[in-house]
Order: sequence, then C-alpha cells, then structure tokens
Amino acid sequence: MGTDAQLNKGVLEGCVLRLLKGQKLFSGEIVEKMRGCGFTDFSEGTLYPMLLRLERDGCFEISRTPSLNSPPKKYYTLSAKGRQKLAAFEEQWRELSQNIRNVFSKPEDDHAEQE
Amino acid sequence: MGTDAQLNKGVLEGCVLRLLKGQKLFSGEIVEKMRGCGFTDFSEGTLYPMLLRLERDGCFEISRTPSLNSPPKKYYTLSAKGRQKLAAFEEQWRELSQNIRNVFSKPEDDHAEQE
DNA sequence: TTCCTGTTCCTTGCATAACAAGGAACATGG
DNA sequence: CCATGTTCCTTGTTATGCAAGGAACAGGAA
Repeated sequence: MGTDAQLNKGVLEGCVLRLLKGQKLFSGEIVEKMRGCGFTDFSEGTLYPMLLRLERDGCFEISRTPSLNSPPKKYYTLSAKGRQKLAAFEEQWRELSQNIRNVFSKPEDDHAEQE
Repeated sequence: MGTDAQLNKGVLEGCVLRLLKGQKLFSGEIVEKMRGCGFTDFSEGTLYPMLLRLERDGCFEISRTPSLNSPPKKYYTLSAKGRQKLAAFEEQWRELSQNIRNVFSKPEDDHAEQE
C-alpha cells in the first residue's frame, strides 16, 4: 500500500514495458493490471507522462481504435527499441537485487575488510 | 556498473541503514562496503546528503574520534528510529519484489480480464 | 611562519521520475 | 445545447541520486 514513492522509481516503467510485451493495451487496461499485480496506488498521473516519455523515445507501436463515448483508445505495444529497453531493465533489476542480497546477507558485525 | 540512477532511489538508503545495524562506521568505510557489495559507483556526493537527512531525522547515534591528518572521523550507528526505518525498508522491498515477480511471471499474452 | 599534502567533512545545483490535481476532447442521450 | 462518462493529457511539487567543488583539520617541508 503506502510504499515510499522513491522505491518505485524506474521500477514502474520496467513493469509497464513488461505488460506491453506481446500484447496491445490501452491506458485503462495498464492501470488495471498494474493494480492487480500489487501496485495498488498506480495512477494515470504516473502512467501518462511515462507513456509519453517512452513514445518519444521510440519504444512503442501505437494504434488507435474508436471508442464508444470517449476519444479513441490509444493502444500500445513494444517496438524493437521497447523490447531492448525491457531487456536492459531486467538486467539492471537482476544486478540490483543481487547487490541488495549482498548487503543484507552480511552478518551484522562482519567486516571482511581487505586491508 | 552503469545502472540507471532512478532504480537506486530509496535502495541506497536502505542499504546504508543495513550496514550501520550493529556496527559503527564512518563515511569512508560505508563507501568502501557499498562498493564491495556491487554498488561500484557509490560516491560521497550521494552519501553525505543522505547521512545528513537521516541524522536530522533522528536515525543515528553519532560519535567522533580524532583522526591522524584530517578532521575527526564521524562514526554512525543506528538509533531505535533508525532500526525502525530499516525494518520499514525491508518490508517495502519485500513488497516491491513480490509485485515485480507478479508482473514478470505472467505469460505474455495472458489476460485474466475479469470482464 | 607559511605553504603544501592528504584525509575527512560538507554544500550547491542539476536531472529524473512519481504523483496529485485539474483540465480538454470525443461520443451519446436527454 | 447541455449533461454524462470515458479517455486522453498537462502542470507543478517533491525526493533522491549524483557531479563538482569547496572547507577544515593535522602534519611536514621550507
């Protein structure tokens, strides 16, 4: 729930990229899925700027389809560059997780000083 | 190495808190240990503002000891509030990791739409 | 004294992303 | 022509990482 917003930096983008891998989604579906995965506070105020950023960066293929009583829905899926960015995130996440495991696996008074 | 700085937000603080649990360290030792755990680019420009923030927040007990050719070394260890903050970080990290696992464990075209 | 060196400490400014809040656009129906 | 509901987007605030640069203390050389 009340996660510190700072901890989400970079992570939300990686997750959205993952959701769009191999399927088209529009904003409402993305929000719904993110919440369903545990990011319960995920909101449009976060999503739209992120989508624009990634779109300008060439990470998406975009298609619009008319909607019943609204502007046309904007469907996103990953371009080659988007898949590349997703892969980079996965790698960095692996690295980060390992580093944290390194820090937290140390017994509290252990040093292992090399000097 | 060249990790996206955004991914580190919040994480570095949690790690520094963990390093100070049960032992006194001064800045140089903290930098050294963080780098040794894989945060190879961790620098004083990151550390000092963080330490000041946490100090003002009451997370530390601090002691100074004279140093050979420098201002006295400032040793940090966790106060009760610091341990509390560390515990909160651990909980939020667990949550975050689980959420990411939720996102990434979904088969690419699976929906599970409830509608 | 004065200057230099090395270690430790701290400050200032920039970049980025999350998030809140609010607003604009499109279609339908009264 | 206005109300409603859905989708889209903008603006401003905040927090943290990080680079760059600087100040303070001690010792030694000149």
